[in-house]
Amino acid sequence: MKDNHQRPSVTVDIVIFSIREDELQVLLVRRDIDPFKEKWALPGGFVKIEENLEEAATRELREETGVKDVYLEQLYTFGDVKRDPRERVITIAYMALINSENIKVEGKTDVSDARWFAIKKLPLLAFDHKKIIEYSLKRLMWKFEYTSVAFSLLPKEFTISKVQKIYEIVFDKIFDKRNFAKKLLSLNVLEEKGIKKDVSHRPPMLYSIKKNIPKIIEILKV
Amino acid sequence: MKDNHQRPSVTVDIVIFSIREDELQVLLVRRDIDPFKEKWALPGGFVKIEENLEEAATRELREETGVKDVYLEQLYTFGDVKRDPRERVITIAYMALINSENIKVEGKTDVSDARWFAIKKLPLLAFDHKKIIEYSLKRLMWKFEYTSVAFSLLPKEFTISKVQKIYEIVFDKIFDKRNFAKKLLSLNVLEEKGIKKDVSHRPPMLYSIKKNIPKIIEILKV
DNA sequence: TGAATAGTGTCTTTCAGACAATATGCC
DNA sequence: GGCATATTGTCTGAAAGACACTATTCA
Repeated sequence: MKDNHQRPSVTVDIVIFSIREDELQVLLVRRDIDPFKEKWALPGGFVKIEENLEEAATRELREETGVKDVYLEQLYTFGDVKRDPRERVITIAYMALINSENIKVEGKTDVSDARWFAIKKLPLLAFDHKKIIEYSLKRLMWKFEYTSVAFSLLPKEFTISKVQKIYEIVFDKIFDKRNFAKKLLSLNVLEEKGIKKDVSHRPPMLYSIKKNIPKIIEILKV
Repeated sequence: MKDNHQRPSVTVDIVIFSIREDELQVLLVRRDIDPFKEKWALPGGFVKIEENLEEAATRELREETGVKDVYLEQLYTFGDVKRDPRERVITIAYMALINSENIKVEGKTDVSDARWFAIKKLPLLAFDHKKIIEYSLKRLMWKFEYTSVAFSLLPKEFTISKVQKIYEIVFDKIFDKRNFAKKLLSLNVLEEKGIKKDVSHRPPMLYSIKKNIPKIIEILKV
């Protein structure tokens, strides 16, 4: 290999989704340096020379949210020459799905400020991060239709109506309760975990997802 | 941005698919330098510092095959620390689909040797290129199920049985002629282009694909 | 018993998939 | 007429989607 080529910088950026306040939200950090100082941006940073890409993404995720063991998926690599005004930066975008109940510390970040934003009310974003989030939302919906990633947004035990709720949030659409439950249960990926207590109405069945279910399960066609 | 980070090299590698001799084939080049000298590898090369990723992929594709205006899609980025024994190299893999009839010159390459290989009879491959090809085959099948990319492997005008043929090759499976035609025509993405001549049997209808058809059309569930 | 949510069944329509006979053009 | 491939329709079973009533717990 000839060594006379200029090397770009390489970063990872992570679109961290969670369901909070009955909305689909994304975690953003406020930049404290130029360019785009004071603007909001995706959490991310340089890939270290001795670090795999997924390790870099996992590290950034932990630094921002303190969570581990979350769903993490490589999305797409954005590398337009002018996407960073300073120098050539290629970024590998990842998507993470976390159940907000798992987040211990919200401000556990070295960046000045971190906040959750509803996907429908994003602030002005640095770089091409708007494009990255739009892309990741498409991917998220696709994944909701064809896989079981939705359960990554829920705690270990959940009710059917909680599952339906996050589908309705992600697709911004109401589903029929009977058809939804029929479809979900027919997939044979859930197991009963007993009745939920402490509710002032008919108590629902709790479910958890079985181990080792196939990746593609075609939950919902929308 | 601090400038004290080490930069990896970044390349693009392209999985170029075509249907040839009733097989799904991939174009490979033989390496004439170490490491993996004499081994076969995916066509690819460094991303230039002033070149977008897709431009780099397009350029490499043209250098190897002489074709332009082909289907090109970014697949996935492979960046394991040890995937290149010399130094850190992150590669952005692309998939290209070409209709072999369009290839003008096969040996139009600066690499010592380029050859088509059946996907089922691949030689020993350099780096992690076997993994990349396996990944791209999965993506290709996925795309065949849910989109109209299959037509990128065909000339402008084609018969229904040619379409069925490439589906059978890609999925390595025989489909029922009546059901296939029924499904394909019901999608309403084809237009008739007249009757093919010069065949010594009942002449088939030629079709072309309409402009501006939606990306997701769910051609075949396999 | 009223409020709140859980849980459940039927009917209709659509579509995938199994299956084979006839049509056309060339020799 | 024989050969080669093109073209086409029906039936069945499964699943999607429309639709509403009963059940359970607590206050």
